[in-house]
Amino acid sequence: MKLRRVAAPDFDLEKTLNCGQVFHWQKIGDAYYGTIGSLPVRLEQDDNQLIISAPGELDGLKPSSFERQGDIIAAVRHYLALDHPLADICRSFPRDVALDAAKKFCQGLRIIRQPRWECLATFICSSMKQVAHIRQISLALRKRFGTERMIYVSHVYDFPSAERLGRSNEGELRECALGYRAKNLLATARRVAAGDADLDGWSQLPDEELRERLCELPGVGAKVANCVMLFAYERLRAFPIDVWIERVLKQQYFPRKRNVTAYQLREFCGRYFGENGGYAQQYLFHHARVNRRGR
DNA sequence: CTCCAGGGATGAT
DNA sequence: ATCATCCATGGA
Repeated sequence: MKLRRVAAPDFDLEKTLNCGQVFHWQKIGDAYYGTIGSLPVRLEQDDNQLIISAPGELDGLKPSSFERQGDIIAAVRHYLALDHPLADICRSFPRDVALDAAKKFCQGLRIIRQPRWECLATFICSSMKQVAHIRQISLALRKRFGTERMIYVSHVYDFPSAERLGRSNEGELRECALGYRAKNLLATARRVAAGDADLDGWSQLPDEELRERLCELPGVGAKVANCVMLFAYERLRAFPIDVWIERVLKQQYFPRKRNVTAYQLREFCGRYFGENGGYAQQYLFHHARVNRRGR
């Protein structure tokens, strides 16, 4: 096990892992335990430094993209998007009171780069669920179908491949508390495993086409598609609209107007928030959720 | 168009 | 302790 320290300015580990974009990191003491792809990692923040613990020479791990990269630090920095120019991104936002407050509150929160299948599968499970439930489902799927790994004395599990989940059945998935989402996850897993849905190839598509492809998958609607675009395809314009952000938008940008349609909201978000709208969305979302008001 | 499905955490009483 | 509410896709 090797311990590494890297500079991480303008970064907030706790906000980044707890803002509702990713659901499997487990906090023990001051540290977060989880996996980046198949790599088990322990992360801890010490002011402007990030302490990374991971298996020294990837002992016991099968070959992975990280091993070929040969650099765990690079993998972590990439996953956590430590290269995103947050100051520039914030400067690209329109100025208004809601967004100014949200960006101040969310200093250092980064939109991370998640593995595509893991992100897609998790967000299919997220529909009609709250964060606590999604965490339970993610953990249940990992424990049942994923590979167990050790990081110090903690057990972590990587996310099962589409092939593995495709070989399961609806009953097994329902036992992981998926409810009616089991059927959708299974069908999508099989399409991905069969190569019918080429998640990696789709990264070349422009936003609109990517959204269309994603929405053709069972269990994927506009909200889930936008989450996957933002969190797994680095489409920083994508603006997922859920109940939280809908409340914020109506309150802040359509004050005491009734009957605001979904179309009006979508049109406004695409126009108003700009090239980094997804970041603006995440900041508004996290700020509203942590300071639960307006209900 | 409306209604409903799974289900555990959360908050109100 | 009990009870209502949260939640966003797809099919009837």
